[in-house]
Amino acid sequence: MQQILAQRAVVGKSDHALPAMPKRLDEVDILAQIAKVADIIPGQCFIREGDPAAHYVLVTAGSVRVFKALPDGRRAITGFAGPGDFLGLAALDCYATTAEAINAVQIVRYKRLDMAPVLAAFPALATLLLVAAASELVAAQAHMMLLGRMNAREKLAAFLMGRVVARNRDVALPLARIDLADYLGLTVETISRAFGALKRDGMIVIHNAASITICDYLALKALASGADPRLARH
Amino acid sequence: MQQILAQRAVVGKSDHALPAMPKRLDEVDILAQIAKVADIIPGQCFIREGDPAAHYVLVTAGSVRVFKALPDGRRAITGFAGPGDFLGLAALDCYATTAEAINAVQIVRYKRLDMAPVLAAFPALATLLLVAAASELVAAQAHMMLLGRMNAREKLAAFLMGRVVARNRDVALPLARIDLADYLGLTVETISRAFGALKRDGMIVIHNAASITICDYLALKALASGADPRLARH
DNA sequence: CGGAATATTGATTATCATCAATGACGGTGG
DNA sequence: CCACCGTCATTGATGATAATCAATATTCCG
Repeated sequence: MQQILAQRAVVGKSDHALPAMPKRLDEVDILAQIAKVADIIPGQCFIREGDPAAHYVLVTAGSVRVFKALPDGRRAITGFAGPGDFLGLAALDCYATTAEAINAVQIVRYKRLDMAPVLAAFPALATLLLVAAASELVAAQAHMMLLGRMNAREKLAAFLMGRVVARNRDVALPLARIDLADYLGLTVETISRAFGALKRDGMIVIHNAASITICDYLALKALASGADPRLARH
Repeated sequence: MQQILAQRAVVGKSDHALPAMPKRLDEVDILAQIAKVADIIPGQCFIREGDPAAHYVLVTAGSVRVFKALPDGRRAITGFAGPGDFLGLAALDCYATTAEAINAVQIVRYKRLDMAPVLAAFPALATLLLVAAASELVAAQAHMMLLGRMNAREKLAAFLMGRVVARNRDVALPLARIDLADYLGLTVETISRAFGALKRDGMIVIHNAASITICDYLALKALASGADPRLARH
């Protein structure tokens, strides 16, 4: 479904130079009309907390970090986004978060104001957005549990488990420690020490800062699921 | 809009005994058909984390606490709901949270499976659900910042500011300390001490466990918005 | 009034943050 | 190609905050 939207967006882009004289609007045309593709360079921020929420944004390439910041600089990363993820769902009048490109990113913007007729003409789109929002909510709630009730080791274990793809025990960590810290509500030093602890306990092997391997999958899973905080002690 | 839905639900209930032989379905009939009203007694849990997500639930009366729990009993309250709030949005296959009545609660259940034709027939409903989900997401993200990056005093100040209604500086706290603790990611003892600290600093007056008055609104607001963690110190 | 549940206060400990220093990595230029 | 420098990650020492354990006080209800 995301692919369809992205496709439309591309169509929209190539149509961009055509005369703005629509014959008859079907879903494709509507979507194309309100879509605009953009390339974002690494580090650039393309959604800003507090700005009027003018667009929905679909990420089509690259990785994005989504965060909130306090006036004194403290930062909380609320999530990461990649190809197929929607941004701007968490917005009423204004965006509630900032979105920043981690690497080279491509996005498609859909004007929010113009969405109403599209939702009417293309009901499946409403369901799609609703499912996307529901997914984000589920993730957010799991993350609240993590932030509020788990200790450093459990947080890291949960994060690592969440990054396991298909029984493969090699886990890639394509993000800086500071991002991981702001995501887990810790400091980089505590992240380092938690990695060290998991290593000492034989749960993981650390190849380098960006790559580890899970040794004791079950123990890590137990830790991550919060079986008992005492299991998480030194 | 919530009122409309609730109304339909009531209609649905009174139609419940009628022959299941629809002449022609308009929005009202559709909504009525899939709605079911229920009364929930205090303490009862009416949505259970992990159960198949069969319904959307609209709260029409009373207060609800929404939470996740870990196997060892740790609990994180992700939010509270009252009249007009939707529950069950944060669900894909299964509910991600448990919902429990704090006091006498009335709800209306809408079968999820039957929603697709309704969304098609009644596009405004899709927008309504999307806005509800967006609101929850915004709240969830603010809460992640609170849980991950604020200290006890700031958390409490933020909570109190969030409960201020219309310039009235008397704040009601119709919830137990344990619920407040599980909501803010603290213990009841720390909650007590944070209340004491705000009181000592002349920001609030504590009448009893369920009612306080804000004295220094600006200072409390500064604290709540995270101007500087050093302001939050002893 | 009495007893249970809830809230506060106190003493101590555990965890994580902070400050500081060292070590590893990556890119650049000689 | 390798030395150099800046950034990032790790490790160590210390301190602050919140958790835990324990005792007392208060509130809520029957």
